[in-house]
Amino acid sequence: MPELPEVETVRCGLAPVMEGEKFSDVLCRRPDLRFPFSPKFAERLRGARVTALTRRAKYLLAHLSTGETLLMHLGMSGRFLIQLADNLEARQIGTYEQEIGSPEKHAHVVFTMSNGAQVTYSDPRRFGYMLLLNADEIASHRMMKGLGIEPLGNELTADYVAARAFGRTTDLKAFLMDQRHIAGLGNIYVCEALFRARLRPTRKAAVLTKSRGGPTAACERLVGAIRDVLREAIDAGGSTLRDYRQANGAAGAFQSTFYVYGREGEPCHNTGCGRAIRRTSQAGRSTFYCPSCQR
DNA sequence: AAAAGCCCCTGGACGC
DNA sequence: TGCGTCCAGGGGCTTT
Repeated sequence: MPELPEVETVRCGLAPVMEGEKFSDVLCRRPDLRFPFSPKFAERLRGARVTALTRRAKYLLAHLSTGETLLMHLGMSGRFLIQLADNLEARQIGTYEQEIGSPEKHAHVVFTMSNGAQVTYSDPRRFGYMLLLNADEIASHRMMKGLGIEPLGNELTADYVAARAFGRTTDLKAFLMDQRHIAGLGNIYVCEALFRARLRPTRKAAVLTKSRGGPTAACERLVGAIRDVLREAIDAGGSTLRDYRQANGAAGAFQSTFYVYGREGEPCHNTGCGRAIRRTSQAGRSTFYCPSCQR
């Protein structure tokens, strides 16, 4: 799954072929993904024009001329494949390796746009989903309400994070993974941000807050680290894991700059350190950190 | 209310 | 080659 930088990369890839275009055909090759498709999903999409393709946290939203909005989540293994009308160029947008030998097996949804482009959604694990909602349903929808701030907007401040962390008993890893506080971080970028902020993931979220509730120096470092790592990742086109065959520019490049994620046993990159990166488990997810640089 | 588990699903890597 | 086990970028739902 794609975390915020990957979803933003997907949005940038899809926007040129979808914005301003109509759905001329919609094919669902199974009745559900994580959830059943909305009733008459394909029928309601057909003929609708995409007025804008936006992102909220890890969600993609296609705003439609009909007043409805197509809400899409990529789950862990969702990706989009674009085939342009002239069929000369196929670009893979997303994060998961194409199934060797059976590329169609997990192609669950196919959009044909009025410009002739075909947009295929595949998702082997089917943790992703697509829902068609009215404008008033969006804000109150259980997936969207309660979602925290966008980490790349002006709302992400040390004051905000300190206030959110105040009185919490969870550790930093769980606090940052919780989408109700900051929306869009996932396992990779939480690990990377905590490394950059020199904070051990098992520390309590309370280290971000002074006794009066204000932000600590650690909190200031963390906020800067979150902004930096997300911005750098988006600039690099996101991270692509388990797919080293694509060299056409669609695959992300940020994974080569990981300091800790997936680097268990490898030396810390900080100059003068070189300690082996450690892996541990928190809430059933892997956590990577440098035992020397992160305290 | 907050925090911690459990579960959804498929496939790849690894050990025997 | 064929198991069995563990792991994977998320998050909704249920239980404590």
